[in-house]
Amino acid sequence: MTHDDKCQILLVEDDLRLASLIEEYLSGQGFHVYKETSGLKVARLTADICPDLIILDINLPGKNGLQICQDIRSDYQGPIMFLTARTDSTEQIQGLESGADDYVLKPVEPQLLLARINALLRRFRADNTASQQELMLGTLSINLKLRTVTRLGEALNLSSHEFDLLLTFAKHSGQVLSREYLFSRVYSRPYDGLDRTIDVRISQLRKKLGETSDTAHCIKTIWGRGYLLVAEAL
Amino acid sequence: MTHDDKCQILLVEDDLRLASLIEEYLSGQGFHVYKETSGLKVARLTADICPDLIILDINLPGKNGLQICQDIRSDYQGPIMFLTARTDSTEQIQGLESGADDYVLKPVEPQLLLARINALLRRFRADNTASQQELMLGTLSINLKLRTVTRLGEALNLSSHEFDLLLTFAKHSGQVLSREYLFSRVYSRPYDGLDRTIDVRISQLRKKLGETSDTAHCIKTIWGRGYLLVAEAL
DNA sequence: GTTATGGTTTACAAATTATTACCAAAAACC
DNA sequence: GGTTTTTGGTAATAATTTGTAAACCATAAC
Repeated sequence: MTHDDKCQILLVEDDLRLASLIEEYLSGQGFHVYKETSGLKVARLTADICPDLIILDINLPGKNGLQICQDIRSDYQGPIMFLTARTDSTEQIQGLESGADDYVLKPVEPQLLLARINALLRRFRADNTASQQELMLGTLSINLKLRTVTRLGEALNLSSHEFDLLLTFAKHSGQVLSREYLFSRVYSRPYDGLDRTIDVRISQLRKKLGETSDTAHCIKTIWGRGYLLVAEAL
Repeated sequence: MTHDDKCQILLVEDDLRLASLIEEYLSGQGFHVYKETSGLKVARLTADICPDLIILDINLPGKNGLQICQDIRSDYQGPIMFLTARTDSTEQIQGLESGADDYVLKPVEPQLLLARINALLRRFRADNTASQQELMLGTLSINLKLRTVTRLGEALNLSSHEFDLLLTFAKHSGQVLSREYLFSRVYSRPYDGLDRTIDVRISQLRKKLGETSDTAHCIKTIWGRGYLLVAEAL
């Protein structure tokens, strides 16, 4: 989230003290909070400010929160969260079925509320800004979508495991990675401690990355610990 | 659709009694539930069956649920829900921050669990397929009703299975799909593990999509895992 | 120096995948 | 109904990728 593009949250809550507490906390976390106490103007407000998230109480003067949720769902596709003291599970089910994405019980710790808000926003944003999928690693350019690697425009023909290995290094640039970890990344199963297959793959990868026994290895061996890819040496 | 439309849920839970209870209830609600007790095979299973939702316990033999969640997040974009008896709010926050979409406490009423599952699935489906009859995939345009595919206006003459295959890729854009999954989508029955018919169909499809052995394949082979269609390479 | 441990590489076997060919089944056509 | 055409499944074969073992090299401890 950029600073000039604060996330906007519409908070519909008739308890003024609670609303202020939440606003204060969320403001400190970089959100812009619109407070609204009555249920009657929510639809209008939603249309006007297009919030990134709506937090709804259920007990509201003027209009029931469940009703509001149903009403605005057809026009508002963003995430809606109920925040209410009503612990009745039937009502929780109703809330979720009326189109809400989450139902949080009061009282709630601010950190937990934030975590749930972020989970919703993350999911909602996920599809819109999904594709920034080019990793740079020294002179190499790794395309995560295409699963291809090019060096200065020229394609490297890596096998599936070689690619996974390189990708793992790229994701942990500058870190020493153990065989256990590398193995689990490539094979999605634990390392048995004997298998030397990672060594062999590393060897192949070094060859394809243009290493010779003379030149300085860009995949360094850290004795007794694992391997380290030095992007600068690529 | 040619296959059964059942929603597939991967349930990772070491308490066998509870797992069976949940499975029984969800099966009655029209879901297909895969049960898994150990945390070690989750990544592999996820890749194989491409579930529509994953329910994770945190206390698991072999591997911690939080760790699993983090590990599979890069490969699995679908909704993940924690279902656990741990009421510690710090852990709930950790769970949500590790990429999960919901965190539900045991014991939970079945109806409430269902409501939360549906809320997640509803949101996820809404984000992806806007119930359109025309799917775009790179330069291809797939008409679901007519079951036709055109590339820049020009019709591709695909057979029925070839179309189903392509459609499956289109619905899971950017995901590696296992033979198991592709087979089950095309044939509505489980894969016996030997059949090489998917390979042959893939080969045909590649030819019809205009691939040659020289050009970069738009259907990539991910060794030991399956196939990946790269829309950008179409 | 020597020794033990860990790492590298090569070569080859095994497993996986690609492609072609061929026949059976289904559909389309007469 | 019978014939042609298309499609699908299986098997055979080729190509590729991966696993394993073994021989060789490097490092650390002594």
